[in-house]
Amino acid sequence: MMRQMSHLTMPKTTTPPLTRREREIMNAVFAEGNRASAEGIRRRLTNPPGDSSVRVMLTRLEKKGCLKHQQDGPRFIYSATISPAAAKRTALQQFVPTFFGGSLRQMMTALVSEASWTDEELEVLRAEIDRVRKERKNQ
Amino acid sequence: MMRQMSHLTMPKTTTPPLTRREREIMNAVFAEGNRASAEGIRRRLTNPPGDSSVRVMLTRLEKKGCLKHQQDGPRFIYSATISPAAAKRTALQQFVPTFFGGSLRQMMTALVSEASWTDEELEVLRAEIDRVRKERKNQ
DNA sequence: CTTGACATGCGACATTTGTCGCGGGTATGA
DNA sequence: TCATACCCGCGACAAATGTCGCATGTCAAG
Repeated sequence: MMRQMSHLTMPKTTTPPLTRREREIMNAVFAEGNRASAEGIRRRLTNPPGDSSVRVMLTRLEKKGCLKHQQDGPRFIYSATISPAAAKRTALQQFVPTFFGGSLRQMMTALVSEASWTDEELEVLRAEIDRVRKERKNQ
Repeated sequence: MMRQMSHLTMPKTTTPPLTRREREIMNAVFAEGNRASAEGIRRRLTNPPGDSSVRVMLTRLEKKGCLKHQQDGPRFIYSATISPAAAKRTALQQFVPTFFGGSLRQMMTALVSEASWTDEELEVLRAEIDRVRKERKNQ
């Protein structure tokens, strides 16, 4: 049929799209302080699979360039190739565009009003905002 | 920076995990005002597949309980079974727990400080917070 | 030197996802 | 009445994902 189409139209820019499990693994890595062993990761997964499975994923992630490993005594230590902070932003932006009309601001306001916050939490948040604003102003 | 917050507000049993394409479709549905035809949805997908494919997805989503359809003249009109607002929260909670230590609050504060907000945006956000707090208090 | 206790990775297999081709309905207007 | 033009969903398939079993390698205690 009319399958065929140019790949050139796809920037391939930012995010190598991860699968459910893969993302879960990345998360585990971060949770381990960006310095995790296969077993450490495995334990953090939902319905922890066998260790073999995890290692396959790990290898795939590495081939995709999301992880790197370094030998540490007897075992491998995996860590993400991008900073946790960067990863957060990336992950965020992966779905923010779809919901919330693409704007972080919309998302934030929506969250503020919808989520069930305690007064205390709101207070903390407000304080944070003020802090940032102040800092901004002093520049 | 230990992890002193134990758990947070999340049941975890709530989310039927959607795949990439499935989520994309849900988004399309919302984008169509929660009232979409198969063809309308198809056009919104990246690398729009054949119409057959879309309809399969649609059926699956329906079987999973994420969508419902209603006959409208010659065609089916699909809409999400949960409100867009609820969907947002669900989507959020799917990965918030993993990044940001599981707390929306952490995420919010992180976002506030990391993203590049304009003063105006911050102001809007702060106003929103105050509004919610006030409203809360009046109950 | 032998024996475990662990670790890594290859090859195979089970499921899930994503796509179609097609045969079958149902209006519409030539 | 008979094409035409859509629209729906049923098998079939291809590819991507996720899981294991098992062979192999290392290191340290017995």
